[in-house]
Amino acid sequence: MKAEKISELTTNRLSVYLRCLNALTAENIKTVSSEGLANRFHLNSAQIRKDLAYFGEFGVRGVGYYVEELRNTLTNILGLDKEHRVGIVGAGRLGTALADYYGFKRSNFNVIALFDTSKEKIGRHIGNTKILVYNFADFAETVRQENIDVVVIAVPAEFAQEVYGEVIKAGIKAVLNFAPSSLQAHNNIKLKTVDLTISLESLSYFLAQPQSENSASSGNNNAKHEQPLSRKKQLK
Amino acid sequence: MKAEKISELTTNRLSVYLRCLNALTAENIKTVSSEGLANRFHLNSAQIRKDLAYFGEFGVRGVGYYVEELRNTLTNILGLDKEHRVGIVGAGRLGTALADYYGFKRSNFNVIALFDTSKEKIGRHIGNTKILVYNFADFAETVRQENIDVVVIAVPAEFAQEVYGEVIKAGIKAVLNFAPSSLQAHNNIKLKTVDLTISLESLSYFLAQPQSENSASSGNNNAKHEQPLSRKKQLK
DNA sequence: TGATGTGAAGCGGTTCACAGCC
DNA sequence: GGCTGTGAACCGCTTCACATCA
Repeated sequence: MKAEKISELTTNRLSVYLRCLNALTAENIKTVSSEGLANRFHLNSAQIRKDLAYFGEFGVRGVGYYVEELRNTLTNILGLDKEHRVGIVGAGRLGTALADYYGFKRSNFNVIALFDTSKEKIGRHIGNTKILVYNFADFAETVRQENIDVVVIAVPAEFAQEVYGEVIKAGIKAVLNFAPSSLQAHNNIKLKTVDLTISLESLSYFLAQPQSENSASSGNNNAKHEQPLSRKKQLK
Repeated sequence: MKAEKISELTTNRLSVYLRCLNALTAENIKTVSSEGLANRFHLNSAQIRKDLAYFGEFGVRGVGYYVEELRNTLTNILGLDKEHRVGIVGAGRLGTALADYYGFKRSNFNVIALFDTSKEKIGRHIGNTKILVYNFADFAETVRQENIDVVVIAVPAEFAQEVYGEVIKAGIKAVLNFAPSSLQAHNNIKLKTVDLTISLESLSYFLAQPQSENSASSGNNNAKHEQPLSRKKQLK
């Protein structure tokens, strides 16, 4: 009844749960408890229950969750039951690689178009999947014609802000950005940035530390580095 | 003096600060206050000061920070002063795109080798940068010969765990994983996963919500979705 | 005076532990 | 008996506010 904010941490975990449920479905397992899910996939059972509880009461006390049913429910919550139509700006190597990336199709995202400004690329069909490269100058028009609702930015950092502006103007509401550049956020627009530079430099930081125990991390969160000796005394 | 754990959130921000400082250097700006940095790049000044303070006292009260000096300091802290030698497992489109990705070089990461199991690819030089594709069967040996210290996993999800095992066996301490599969974490190994599926499904979730105000997000953290109406009553 | 460095407060997310229900 | 759903405790990160110092 009341308006509730769902943390993106929660929805990210829903994706993970869905992936786990797909694995269970493949094994023909019909029902699973939060404890079972947690043990099998190294999650926390209380967190699973709490995440799901934001959206409804899907479990049966004394039993657990019905795998197939929960799978459908999560698919609906995440909006993966509807097709999304993707345009990729930047037909360089990264853009091309993404156009062919199978993971898109699995989540019901279809790459419809590439966009570039290079005369040599415009009008050609690129990649294994032979996606047509449109002129970025015709971006808004193509978005409308092709019903594109998701845009991927795969251009060099210096052009990202400008491209982002055009994307917003064309009425796009969801953007996945690969340029290492913090774009000016907009209301009502979902902007998700995948910053490879930060990921790399995090690895570099780790390698630069005098090796100590602990320090594994898979997700995006809560990870800790070990910092064995404060540098204050050394550097001051 | 005391051992301190540095949050990865902090080191990620150090990367951002370094990027900002590079921009200031390019503009020939010599000194900057935390307030100045914060306003210019939409950060929080207290956070900047606190993050830096974990590593030493780099500022001058009443003045701020010397751009060039802080830039060098952060470069050192993040270990970007030393070359890292990268091997990419999986010479498919994603692996190839990454091999050519200019962002690696900017952070002093040099892609030395690609690895694959496909007979057609082994022995060929791939991509713009003509990186040699090695047989993945010779992985450990090549790692040793070429002094590889960072590995990127760019193989399909079903092979990721197996590849990860081999990577660990070869003594690699830092891994960047692009497979949408939660790998069994290891002590002493830094594993960073870039999960495009989760990013996509987060966009999908957003688009599936009846549009409301707020909801911009650039970083990986703290983002909120709007959930206008709890589904409990509807679904129960 | 002006900006740092930092204890304290605030806030949000995770985990605990148990009442409630099948 | 067993497992969910959830208030309460806990924990860690962020922000505030100010004493400190060039």
